[in-house]
Amino acid sequence: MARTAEPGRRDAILDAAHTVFARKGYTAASIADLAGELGIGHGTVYRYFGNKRDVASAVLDRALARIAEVVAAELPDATGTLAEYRAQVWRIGHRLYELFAADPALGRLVFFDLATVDDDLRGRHREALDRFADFTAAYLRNGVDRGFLRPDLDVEVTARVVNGMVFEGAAQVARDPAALELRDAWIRAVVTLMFDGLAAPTP
Amino acid sequence: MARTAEPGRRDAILDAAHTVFARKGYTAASIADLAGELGIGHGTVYRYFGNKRDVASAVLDRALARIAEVVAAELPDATGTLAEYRAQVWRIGHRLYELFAADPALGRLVFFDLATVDDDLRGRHREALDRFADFTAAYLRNGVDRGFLRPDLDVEVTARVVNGMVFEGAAQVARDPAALELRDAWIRAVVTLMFDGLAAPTP
Amino acid sequence: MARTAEPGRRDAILDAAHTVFARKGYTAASIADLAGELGIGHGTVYRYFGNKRDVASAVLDRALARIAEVVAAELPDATGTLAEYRAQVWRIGHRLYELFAADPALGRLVFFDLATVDDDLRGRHREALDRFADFTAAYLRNGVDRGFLRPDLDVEVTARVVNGMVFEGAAQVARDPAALELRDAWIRAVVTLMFDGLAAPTP
Amino acid sequence: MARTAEPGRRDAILDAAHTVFARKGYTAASIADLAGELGIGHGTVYRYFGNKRDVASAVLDRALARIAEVVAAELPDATGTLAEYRAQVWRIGHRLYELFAADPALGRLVFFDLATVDDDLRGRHREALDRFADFTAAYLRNGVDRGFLRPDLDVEVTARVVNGMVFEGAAQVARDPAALELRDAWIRAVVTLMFDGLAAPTP
DNA sequence: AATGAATGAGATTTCATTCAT
DNA sequence: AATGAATGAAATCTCATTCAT
Repeated sequence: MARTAEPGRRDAILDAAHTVFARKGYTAASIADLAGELGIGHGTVYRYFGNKRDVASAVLDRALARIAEVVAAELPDATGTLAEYRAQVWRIGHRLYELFAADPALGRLVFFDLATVDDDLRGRHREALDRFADFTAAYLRNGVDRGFLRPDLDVEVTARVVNGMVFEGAAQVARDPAALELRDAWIRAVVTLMFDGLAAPTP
Repeated sequence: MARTAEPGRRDAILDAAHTVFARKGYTAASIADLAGELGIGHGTVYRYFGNKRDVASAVLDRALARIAEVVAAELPDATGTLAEYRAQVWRIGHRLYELFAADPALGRLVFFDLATVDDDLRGRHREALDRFADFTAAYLRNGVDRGFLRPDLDVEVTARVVNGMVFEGAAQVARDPAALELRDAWIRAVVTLMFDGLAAPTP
Repeated sequence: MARTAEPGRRDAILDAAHTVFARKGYTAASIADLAGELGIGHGTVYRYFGNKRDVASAVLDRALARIAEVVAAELPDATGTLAEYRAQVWRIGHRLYELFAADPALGRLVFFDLATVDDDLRGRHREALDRFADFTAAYLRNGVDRGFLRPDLDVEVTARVVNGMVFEGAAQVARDPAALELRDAWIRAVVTLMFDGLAAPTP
Repeated sequence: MARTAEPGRRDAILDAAHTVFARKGYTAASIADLAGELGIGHGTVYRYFGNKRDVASAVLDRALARIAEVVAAELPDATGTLAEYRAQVWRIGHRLYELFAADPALGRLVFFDLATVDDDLRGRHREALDRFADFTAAYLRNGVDRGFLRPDLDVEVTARVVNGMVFEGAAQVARDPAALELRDAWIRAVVTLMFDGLAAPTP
């Protein structure tokens, strides 16, 4: 039998790539940087991935999957009232922010760097955002069906608008880790805007 | 009196850079691509810019300035009622979307590519977003002061949240030009969310 | 008693190398290709050969030996008349062509690829051709001695010239397997040239 | 105007490539070797050739053209008698040998190295040999038509056989420059074989 | 002022070779 | 004995930058 293969080697490389791509950007990061981060020979990377783009592809997939996991943790049709839905948005917002707080590189990778590597990755990125929009749309549609959201809501577009608000928080953090402090304020602002609106309450 | 030979030359280079960077991405675009787009020798670029990064820097500045122009076209304290503010948001949204529709490259440059060139550009990008947030915050604060926006609004954060919604539209278009069709629906969704909220009207 | 584990293994590797070197060329063929052809681990090759060059060396030796076998099958002094010698050349020619027909890779290896690996192999190749020339020279010298070949023949050089004709047939096949069809025509042309000459018979 | 282009730069690179490829073999020779031979930066090579293979292609073309020049210098139908043809073969043989003597690398490149770079070059090489065979065939056909060569000659195949003899001389030199001494003996042996045959003259 | 020939740093990728298992 | 994971030397190629003209 050969020298035993390091079992988590492939994942370790992806972890290192995640870090290094986020730190230097995809193009500026070299395979040697990757390998150096791990303390392995750079040729080793090529035992697990055909080329640099394939590494990026796998990193993006993992990153998107991690986000999808959070988004999909709740059921779209689990809420029957506005108050329940509001609570649900709180929970999802919290978890997402937690995710981006725990791994600030995630936002940088997903919302800036890896989405522009090539047409294929651009496509996969767009598809993922579409899927996230579909999730949000399902929540909204449930609310409209049950009567606690306004019937004239443009469900598809509003879903994207809402996601824009939410992911902008992640982008903030990606741009400036100091934005992490905004976590609670951000979620509160989003929820307030969505459910209470901007207008002053009429007495 | 102009120091450089041809005063229009520098701008022409920036125009070409804007186009080429948006088409191929900053790193993939070469100085030769840039000069080729203009039909000038690539050595000439170095008479107007110290290096490639400086070109990117100037392109980003111009792009941000173009956005700032639109945002700053309205006066934050020009509105005294909710209806007026609503109309103002409509106008600003329309003009921004018009800008990104007229030049879809703009979004790609500002929201993806040039912001990740290096720390300095990253910083300038962040500052610009901060400035835009300040603008929006000024509008919101005016509304709170005049009493037509809710007094407990977290003005700073909400400004960023609102900008997130708006700029997400631009990012959509940058990712997929087909999203241009969403223009009116997008603005309507943003305005509805801000002013009418998600909740079904109580009878 | 064999020192190596499996006595046939070494030969199997040489067979595979023969095939793969002929297919892809020495430099383009990797040790992994070689092992893959056999279905063994590529590390195993190094249990039987010190390095890639040693494999080439052994392949070349075997190939040259295979040719030598054919050339040496006849006895140089077995013929006493021109007609007998002519028949002998026919036989040798046929057998050589049969060899190159049965294994078209042989020509590619001997006449192109392996002879240029390094100075040592280049030398061994030259030596082998010298030995083949010596064989042919022995046939010619026998003919001169017995009086049925012209006495003023430059035996050494003519031997090389004759071999040139013969091996050129092999090189043809190595360059283009379709040349195999020429087999009989080729041998007839060589024999005619050698024994009948180009000139029209005088009446 | 730019720094004036070295006028013979492209040719100088081909000369250096000719030398270096012949010395180390195509694959073992690096672009850096090439550039080093000339004392220029290796990047400069890429201003004149798209890649290494293109350099090889141009070197092969030049080498084949140089041989073709010699072969085509005589007219196939210029001879009316066996004696004239014999003299012509002498002349062509001499010139070819002169060529290979003046540039021993030529044989190595044409008959060994560059012909195996890839399928395209292999094809071009084969075509060139075919063209050379066509030349020789034209000479032979002329002789047959005029009646001084035997009417039953297989013109096509004999042309290749004859070329085999001739080019084998070049290959000799390519393998071992010492073979240059054989020049006159070689030509005499070829001519004798072609026109006098091997057989002892009958009294 | 404008040019583009020249350069070499640096990136990706391949693969012969080693060696722990 | 056999394996194949790991390695890094070395090769090809790109391109930002310089600078003679």
